[in-house]
Amino acid sequence: MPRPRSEKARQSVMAAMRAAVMSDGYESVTIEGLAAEAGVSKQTIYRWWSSKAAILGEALLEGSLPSPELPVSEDLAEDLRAWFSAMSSQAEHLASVEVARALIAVTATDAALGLALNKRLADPIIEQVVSRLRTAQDAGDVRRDVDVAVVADQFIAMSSYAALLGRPLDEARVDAVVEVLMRGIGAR
Amino acid sequence: MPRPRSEKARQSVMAAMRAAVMSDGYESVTIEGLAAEAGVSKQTIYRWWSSKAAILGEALLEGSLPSPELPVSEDLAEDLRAWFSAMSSQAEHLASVEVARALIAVTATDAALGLALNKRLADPIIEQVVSRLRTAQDAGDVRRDVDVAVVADQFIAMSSYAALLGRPLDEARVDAVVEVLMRGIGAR
Amino acid sequence: MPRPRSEKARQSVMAAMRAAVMSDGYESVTIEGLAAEAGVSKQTIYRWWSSKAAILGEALLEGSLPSPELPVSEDLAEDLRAWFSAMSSQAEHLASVEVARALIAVTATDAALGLALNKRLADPIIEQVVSRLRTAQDAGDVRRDVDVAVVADQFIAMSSYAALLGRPLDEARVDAVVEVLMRGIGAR
Amino acid sequence: MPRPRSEKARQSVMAAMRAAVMSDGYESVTIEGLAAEAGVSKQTIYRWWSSKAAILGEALLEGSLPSPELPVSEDLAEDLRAWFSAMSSQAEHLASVEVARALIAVTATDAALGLALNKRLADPIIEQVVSRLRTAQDAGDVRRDVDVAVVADQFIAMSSYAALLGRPLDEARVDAVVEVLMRGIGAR
DNA sequence: TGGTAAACGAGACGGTACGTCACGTCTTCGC
DNA sequence: GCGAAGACGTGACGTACCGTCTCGTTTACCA
Repeated sequence: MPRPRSEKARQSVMAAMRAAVMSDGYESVTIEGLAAEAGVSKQTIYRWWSSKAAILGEALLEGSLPSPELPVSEDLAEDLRAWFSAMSSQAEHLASVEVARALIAVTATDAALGLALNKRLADPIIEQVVSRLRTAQDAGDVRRDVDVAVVADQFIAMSSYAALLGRPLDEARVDAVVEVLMRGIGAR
Repeated sequence: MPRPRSEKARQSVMAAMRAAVMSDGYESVTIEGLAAEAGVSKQTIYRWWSSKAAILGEALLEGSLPSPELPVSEDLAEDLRAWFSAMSSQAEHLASVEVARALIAVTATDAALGLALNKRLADPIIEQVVSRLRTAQDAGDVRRDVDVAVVADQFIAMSSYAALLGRPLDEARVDAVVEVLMRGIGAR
Repeated sequence: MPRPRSEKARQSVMAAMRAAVMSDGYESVTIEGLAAEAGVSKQTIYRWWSSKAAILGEALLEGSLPSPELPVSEDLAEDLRAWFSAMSSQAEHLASVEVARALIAVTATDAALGLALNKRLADPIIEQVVSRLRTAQDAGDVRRDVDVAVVADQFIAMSSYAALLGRPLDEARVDAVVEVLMRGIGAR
Repeated sequence: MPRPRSEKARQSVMAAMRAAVMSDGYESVTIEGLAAEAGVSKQTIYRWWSSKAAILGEALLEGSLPSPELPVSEDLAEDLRAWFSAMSSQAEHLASVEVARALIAVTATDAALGLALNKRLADPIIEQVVSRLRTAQDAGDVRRDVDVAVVADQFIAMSSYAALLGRPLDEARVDAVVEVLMRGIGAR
């Protein structure tokens, strides 16, 4: 019989959080400001979310930027290069960097939530890489004894570190990273 | 002619910051609490530091943990493995993790200061790796066309990412990383 | 629609201000101390009052001590003497003196508020005197050309000055003042 | 052998205090600002004066405005009127009002010092009035049984009260006061 | 079709920390 | 030893948000 939760309010808060993070950075977002921006009362926020980090978490999961597709051609090296280059150049848009930094800030603040978020966000990417590399193993292009999950992590770690430093990887570095990893995992 | 700055006060603040970061995490450090803990007035803190981040910065630069030595034997792979393993197991001490997370938090908050700090702290490590790899290039163990700085970055990025997630690299992952990178850069 | 202002909080602040003024004097009252004493947050004080003086003002207006009644007998001189004597001996209670001194301090600090307060507090007294003297004029006991408001002011000024100096008027001085003023205004 | 106290520093502080009181009011004078204004170190101020009030006290005693002379003609009423009118119009200069208000503020804050200051400053004036009235008593213009000191106090109290309220006495009020008091004390 | 109960906006509340200001004390150095 | 310069510990200032708590008001469901 009660009135159901207002989807409109929820959306407003998500939108306000995304806007605030992109324009001012996660640290300077306040619940007070969020409520005002979203035209929502503080109580409504506290009723549905347990912390600022939780709001950002939901916003990230919901509005997750479409990460670039890892192509599947015959040339593994070129596939990885193209994909990792696309990921890195995405980071040149200011908005994406701020989102990534916000994710890092949340993780540095709240380890448990951070882990969960990273898992949810990174898993699809890791999944892609792992799957592509397994295919390559089957094709005999990657050694059987390579732990493909670790390789996926190396890509993610480089991206994360670059975002943290606000220093997106340029083409040359992208190439260097792919080159080293490809040689590191390639058969022969 | 006025009274000179009190070195004792400065030291107290550094010590209080280190203690607070290790026990409660960077975010929950307050200037107020720091001043109380250090037996120093807030004014003294504001007189000499421009922000909480700046205090942590100074504390980190000053009390930098001795990072493990990269050995120089005939076996490059083993040298790297031993060194990276030592670095990773250092991260199993809670204190180190908290310091690293604090560094990440500061970087995520104040990009400029973060960059400077990361440079100051990471440079000696990168220097070691680069120098060791150059030696190996001269010995013909590493290909001439490898960008050794990028390889150094890959080690740092993995460490940073692991610290961020509070998930230190276990022996198996350390081995996997070194294995891939060694194959990636090795001659032949 | 929001929660209405808390009358309890308002009362607490009033009470705390009155207590503090009487025990320590107006100057050494602090907002911080007032808030603590009243069990109220500083923000609540700043939300509703613009200054320390404004709080005292409200407290004075609200808790105004009942000033003595000016009797109306056939003997004007005796009426004035009795009333002015009562007023003066009220000033021998420490509390009243401190309140009067606080009023003076506020007036010396914030002229506009001071004027308003003095008006609100002195007006009923002046009113009494003026009305009594007009009655006396009608009865032919006071000359028609006397500006009775000025005479009222002379009583108030003497009281204020005595309070300022912390030197309450003794019976002899009270008599002397009334004697001079009575002769000054009396018919014949 | 010790260096004697610097008269120059003392003068600077006095001047700075007078200037500050006249331009901003006593309450907002700070030792810090006084020192800066006077080009003197705080220590020098604290060495020689015990409080802000004490500095003002010294400044007032030293730079005491010449109070108007009470003339001695054959017409007592006219003498008093001229003198009291001069005193009151002096209060129309903003500077004088601020000085008087400062004196009142100090008195309301520090009763002991205030009493001493008032005594030092008011005594010469009271002396004049008392002496003039005694002369008049001898001439038979004032009744023998009048307590002339109380009459002097009535003039001072009116002036003080008017200054406190920042409401200088206009000519009409001056006349009314003198008229009432003259009739009050006059022979016959 | 009207009652009812939860969700809503608004915002007051007791708090904590902020960064600034002035206090009064102290230490240093030059005269 | 006086005086300038100014660092120090102290504590109040006024502000910003915190998270909690009423207040009406609105709105979907159920009787």
